[in-house]
Amino acid sequence: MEELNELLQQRRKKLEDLKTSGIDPYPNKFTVTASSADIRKQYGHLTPGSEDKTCSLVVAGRIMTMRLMGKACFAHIKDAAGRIQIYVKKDVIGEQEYEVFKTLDMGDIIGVKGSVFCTRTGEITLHVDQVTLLSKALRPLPEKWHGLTDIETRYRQRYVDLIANDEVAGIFRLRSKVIKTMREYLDSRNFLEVETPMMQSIPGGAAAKPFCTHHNALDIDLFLRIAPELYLKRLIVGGLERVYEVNRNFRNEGISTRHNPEFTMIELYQAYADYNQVLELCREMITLVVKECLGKLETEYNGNIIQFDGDWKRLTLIGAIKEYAEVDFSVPKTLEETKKIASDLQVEFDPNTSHNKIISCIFEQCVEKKLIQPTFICDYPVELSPLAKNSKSNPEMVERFELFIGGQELANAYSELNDPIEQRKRMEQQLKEREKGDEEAQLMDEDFIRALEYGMPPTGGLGIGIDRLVIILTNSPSIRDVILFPQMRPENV
RNA sequence: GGGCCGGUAGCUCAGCUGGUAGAGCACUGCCCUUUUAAGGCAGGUGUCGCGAGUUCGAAUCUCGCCCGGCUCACCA
Repeated sequence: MEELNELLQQRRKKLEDLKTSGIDPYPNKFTVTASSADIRKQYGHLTPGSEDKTCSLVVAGRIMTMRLMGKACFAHIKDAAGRIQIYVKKDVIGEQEYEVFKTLDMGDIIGVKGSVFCTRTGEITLHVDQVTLLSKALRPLPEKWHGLTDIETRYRQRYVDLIANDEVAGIFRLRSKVIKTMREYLDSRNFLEVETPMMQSIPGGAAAKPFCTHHNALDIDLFLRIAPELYLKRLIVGGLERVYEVNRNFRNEGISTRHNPEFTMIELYQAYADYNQVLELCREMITLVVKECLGKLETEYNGNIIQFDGDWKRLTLIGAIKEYAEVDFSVPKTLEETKKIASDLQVEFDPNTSHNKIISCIFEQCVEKKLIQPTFICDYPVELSPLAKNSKSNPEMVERFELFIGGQELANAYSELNDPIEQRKRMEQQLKEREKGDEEAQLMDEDFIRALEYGMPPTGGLGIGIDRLVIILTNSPSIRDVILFPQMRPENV
């Protein structure tokens, strides 16, 4: 327990005084009949100076400001819907009640009953005839004018951030609406929402380092999932045909403005579809989300106006490199030539790596950040996509696309590999990569192969990074601004 | 993990060519019945992130550590 400073001691003293005078500072329940927004909306017609004495409404919220003027007081209280001004007069609520009211602090949560009037300056205000303390606050609120700006405190004590900075709740309401809209879209198209294991004995479905944990009763190591992909595809084998999961993924990697160790994706799989149909679904769903959440099809992100209407640009991986890095890989190159090109472009790469991986490095370092408007990049080398199906026209390539917006990868999709023998070969190849030192190469999952052996229909799959989509829609500088409790080093409280 | 920047009152910040800590808001007391960053008068704020060192003297200079931000690397 920390030593209490003067401000905290004062609040505790007030708490004791309230108890002594028979007032319960933490009552069990309170019946509210209106929200701040209800009142502002319902009585918005009142003209300055006029009052509707016939109504009697009950609102509850946190005291955010107080302007005490002797025998009367204006204050603002904040509820989930916003803020509303209240006006408390001694001769209306009674002398004793007013004495108690005067001792209340900013941050206390109160319930108030009264009628509605409009002040001289035109603000809809509740004319209070009864005040009930609902929760005594023992800590002072951040300053009313600057609010809470310290980034560390905002992330560590999100509750204070939400109290002090009104716009923060809006980001998380929007985030919720993004997911809700996606659910509605998919549900209406006969997708089934499912839940698959968070703890997996073989972490698969992505190239990433997992978190490890241990199950005591089974005495086995388990891994927090890096992706639900292999489980969702087992469900396609099982005949569910259209499934999706709003999924938390865990990756034991660096933390940055674009990376949190746990992050949210939506993954969906549609039987009898290929990546072209999934591309159309992806575009349609994101367009709907943007429209529902922003009310328009454009938004400013990081200094650029991003347009979501119309057709989205579609390039091949090689085509995009040609357009943005001005290197043409459509004519075959030797490994040495490729390395030379990468070096000339000042692209960093592992000197022992392959042709395709260097191409991928060139794309990531020279092209990705230039893809501001929604752009689909299609057709990736097999080597980089161990779970995707080969292109019929070019077996070296797979039917895969990634979506880029605002210079970031937002979605990844492919025609799912459903040939169990080919899948086994690919996983064996991944194991070799792993032996060569690639910690992120995928593992053999015998049960997944067995599932494919029962027969998986041709299937298109898609994953969309929810956090990144919300970053773009809210023009947030960091992923931590769109995750309520981003990962931080523990503090000593 | 590397580089750069930061941590001073509850909050937002100033003080940093070394001389023993300040403002606004918040808080306490008094006045004030349509204010809205309400106003007026009076008052107390503190391990200056932590620990060493240099010095007569350190918030200030040096070193180490902790926490955070940005950025690079890894990645979605």
